[in-house]
Amino acid sequence: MIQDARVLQDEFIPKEIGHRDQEMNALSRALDPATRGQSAETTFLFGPSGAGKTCLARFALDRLREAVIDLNHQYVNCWRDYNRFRALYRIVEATGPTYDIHRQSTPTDTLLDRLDEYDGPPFVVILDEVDQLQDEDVLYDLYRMRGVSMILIANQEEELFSSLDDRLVSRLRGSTRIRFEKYDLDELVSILEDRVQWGLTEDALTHEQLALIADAAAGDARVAISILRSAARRAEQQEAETVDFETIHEAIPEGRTEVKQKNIEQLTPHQRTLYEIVKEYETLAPSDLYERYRERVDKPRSNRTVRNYLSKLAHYNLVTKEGDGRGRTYRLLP
DNA sequence: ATTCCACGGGAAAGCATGGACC
DNA sequence: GGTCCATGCTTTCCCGTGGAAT
Repeated sequence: MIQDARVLQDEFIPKEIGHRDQEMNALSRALDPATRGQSAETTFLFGPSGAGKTCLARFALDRLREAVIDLNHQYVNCWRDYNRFRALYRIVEATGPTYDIHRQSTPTDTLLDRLDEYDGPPFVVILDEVDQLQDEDVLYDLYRMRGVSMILIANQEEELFSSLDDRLVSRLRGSTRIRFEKYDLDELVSILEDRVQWGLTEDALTHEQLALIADAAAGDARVAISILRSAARRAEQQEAETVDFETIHEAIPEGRTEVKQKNIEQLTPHQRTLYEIVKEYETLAPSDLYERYRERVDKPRSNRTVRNYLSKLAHYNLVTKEGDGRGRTYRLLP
C-alpha cells in the first residue's frame, strides 16, 4: 500500500504547493535580491503550527536554488539548537568543513570568526521556531553578517517581539512579515489527497476518510499528515489493500500524540520521573511535586534544577503551568 | 505590614572533551 | 601515552521580585 514513505515524512517538500500563492509570492519577492547576488530581505513567517510556514520556506529556497547557481543555505531548528553555540555551529556547517570544530572545547568566537570570514555566495538561513531560541544574540550575530539573510519562523508575532531586545526589534522593523492562517477543511483534504497520490496506492483512502482525518487535525497539516502516516502504517501491517474507518479512528490519537511521544523519549530519567508524577496526580502544587520527586528518585536533584526540568517539560508541551505565584499548579497537557 | 512561596536570572562549581605540549 | 589547559554544558547556590496568605 505504501509506495513512497518519504512523502509521508515531516521533512518532505512537495514539488508544488497549493493554497499558499500569496504567501509564496511575498516570500519570493523578499528572496529576489539573491538572484542578483545580493542579500535577501529579512523575512518573518508567522502563523499557527501546521499552517505550512516551514514547508513554504524550504520550498521557496529550493526554487531559488534552481534559479541561482551560487547560493548557500542552511535550515536551523532553534527548538533543537536552542543556544548561541549550537545555532551558530549549524550555520557554520553550511559554510564548509567543520572537522576542526567540536561541540565542546571550541570557543564561540571561533564560530563567529568563521562567519566573519565568509566570503561566498548569498547565504540564506532559515531559523525555524525562532521564539524558542534562548539566546537572541544569534540574531545580532547574523544580522551584522555580510551576505547572510534570514527567514525567521515563529507562531506568535507579538509574543516574539515582546521577548526580544528593543534594539533588535527596531533593527528588524523594516523586515517583511508574512502571516499564515490555519488551513480550512477543504485545503487540508486536498493536501492529503496529494500525499495519497504521491505516496500510496490509488484509492487507498476515500474522500470521506480523508475528510475525517482533516477534521480531526483541526487545521494543522502536520497533524493531518501524521494521522495519515499512522493509518497507512497500521493498514500496511495488517497487509490491507485499503484503509478502513476503524484504522483511522485508531490512528487519530496516535497521530496527534506522535510528536509528544518522541519528546518523552528524549527526556533524562529524572525528567521522565517528573513527567510520570504529574501524569499520575493530574494536577499538583510545586512543593508537593518536588516532595513526590524526592521520594521516588535515588539521588534527587536540587529544587532549582527541578524547576529547570519543569521548564523543559513545558517547553516540550508535555506539562503546563497553571496560575501564577502561590496558586501555581502543574498539569499534564492532553 | 509582614511572612511565605515560587519563579527565574546570574555566578560559580563540577564534568566531559579535545588540543597542545612534553 | 600522560598532563594540563580551555571550553561549553549541567547543576547548584544565591538572591531579587512579586503575588498570596497571615
